[in-house]
Amino acid sequence: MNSIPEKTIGRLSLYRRLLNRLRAEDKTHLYSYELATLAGGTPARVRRDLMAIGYNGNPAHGYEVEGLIESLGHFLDTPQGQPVVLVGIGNLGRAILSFFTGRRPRLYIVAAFDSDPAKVNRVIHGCRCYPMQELPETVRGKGITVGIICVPAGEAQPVAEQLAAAGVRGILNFAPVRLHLPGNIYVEDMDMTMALEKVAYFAARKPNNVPGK
Amino acid sequence: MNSIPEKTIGRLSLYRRLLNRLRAEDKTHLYSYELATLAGGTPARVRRDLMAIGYNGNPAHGYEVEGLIESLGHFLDTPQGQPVVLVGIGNLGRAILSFFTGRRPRLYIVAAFDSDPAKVNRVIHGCRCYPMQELPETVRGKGITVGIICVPAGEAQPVAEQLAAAGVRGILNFAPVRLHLPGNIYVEDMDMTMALEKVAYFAARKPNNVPGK
DNA sequence: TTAACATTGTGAAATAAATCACAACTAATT
DNA sequence: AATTAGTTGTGATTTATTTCACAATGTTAA
Ligand SMILES: NC(=O)c1ccc[n+]([C@@H]2O[C@H](COP(=O)([O-])OP(=O)(O)OC[C@H]3O[C@@H](n4cnc5c(N)ncnc54)[C@H](O)[C@@H]3O)[C@@H](O)[C@H]2O)c1
Ligand SMILES: NC(=O)c1ccc[n+]([C@@H]2O[C@H](COP(=O)([O-])OP(=O)(O)OC[C@H]3O[C@@H](n4cnc5c(N)ncnc54)[C@H](O)[C@@H]3O)[C@@H](O)[C@H]2O)c1
Repeated sequence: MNSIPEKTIGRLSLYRRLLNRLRAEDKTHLYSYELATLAGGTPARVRRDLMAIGYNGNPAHGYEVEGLIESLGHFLDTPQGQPVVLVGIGNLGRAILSFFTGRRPRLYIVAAFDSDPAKVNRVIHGCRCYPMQELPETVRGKGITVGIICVPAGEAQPVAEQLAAAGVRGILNFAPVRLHLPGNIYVEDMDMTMALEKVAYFAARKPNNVPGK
Repeated sequence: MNSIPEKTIGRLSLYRRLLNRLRAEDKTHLYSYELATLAGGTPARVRRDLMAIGYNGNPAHGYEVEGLIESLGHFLDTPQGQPVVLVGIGNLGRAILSFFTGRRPRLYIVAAFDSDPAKVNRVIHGCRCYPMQELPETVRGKGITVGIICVPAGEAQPVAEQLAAAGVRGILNFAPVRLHLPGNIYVEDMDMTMALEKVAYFAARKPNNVPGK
């Protein structure tokens, strides 16, 4: 069976963001090559990606911005929205709170947790912060499915297990370690150290060694 | 010709980090399956990755931790080290400064820049901060090849062009836009919004739709 | 109405990456 | 010295993803 490539999911989310910006500029239609330029890619890949959501363009005007956004929403979002929790209110955790809290309607951080008593029971960047003890009841009580981990590397595995035990189904992990969880929990690693070393590697080699992406 | 897969580069950096931790625990040898468990992957992939650096293990004892670390360093690092600049001392920029400044010997942030006069001419998390005007001479003067972009989305393209013009060869980009630069400049995007939406997507689907990674 | 044009949707081909599977090897044991 | 056990290195294969390339299509203009 032909299922949707994992990378396509990420790009669909990117397309939607770009389209929302275009809509705000009153653009009503666009071609695959325009979206490809904005998203960084080829027109063929854009068309292939859009096949996944079953939205059809038109050879004369391309894709209708409004309809495509709606179609992407239908594909990517759940009707009831998806609240998110964050664990670890340190330097990075606070930056992320400032960015994601109260921004998107369907994907927003509803609570943050930390083991340090000095950091909890207050509001940071508009987000309520609680001690770790309250994590299970919050996650279970609100039916939260997504967690963000911003704790030190050594704490990431136990925190991930607590999240999984509480019912979270997907984790965005900023700690530079690989998590070992049951296979039905989706983990996406944001390993900045790895990314920076990769950049440094290619920055130091000759142009012909630099992949086009 | 068989060149090294791009993903292998990132994993080699991860292997090194894991090995450094093992060395600190006085482990002298390990097998591919052990490294695979730590890094999250298969033993075959670990062995295939290590083929790239030409370090040979031994069927009886596996890989020698010390020698492998050295070999990885030889492959990944440049002899002279690679200083890094960061642009955009906002919420995220400061978090990254706190994490990367003065940490690794070969890859460290030596200067940060911002267009806001209120944020410059001081030291944040141990890193000196300068106004944007001084970026070209700093980058050129110190032969800096790597830049990190932490400015708002709308400013990322012009900032990227300034970095490229000053001589930077690789960019780690945290702004949620795709940069358009000459093909000899390597760009790695850290798009947290995309990552979070991907997690949310898979968290909301059934287990059998969750890729194993 | 018809021809010209640029784009879509997609089967087929190409490329990239992961995995399989096994001969070759090393050290420990008999 | 021969045997066993368990791992490495890698050719071959499989799977994932991207790109090619072209018939089908909607629109515009003659
Ligand atoms: N700061 C960055 O830019 C950056 C960059 C790359 C990676 N990271 C990674 O992100 C993670 C967080 O980094 P940071 O700079 O914010 O660290 P930090 O030390 O500033 O913050 C960590 C927070 O986690 C809390 N914590 C510790 N153990 C906990 C536990 N068991 N349960 C709940 N909370 C706990 C601490 O109280 C603290 O508030 C680390 O794993 C780090 O490696 C951070
Ligand atoms: N904060 C996060 O956790 C987070 C998460 C995802 C993405 N991002 C992205 O990272 C980037 C930075 O986010 P932030 O939260 O730190 O924003 P911020 O507004 O806190 O900081 C942006 C900084 O960039 C500086 N700046 C603006 N224009 C500039 C220019 N032309 N040259 C130099 N400096 C300039 C500003 O003075 C400010 O200090 C944004 O693109 C954002 O979308 C941030």
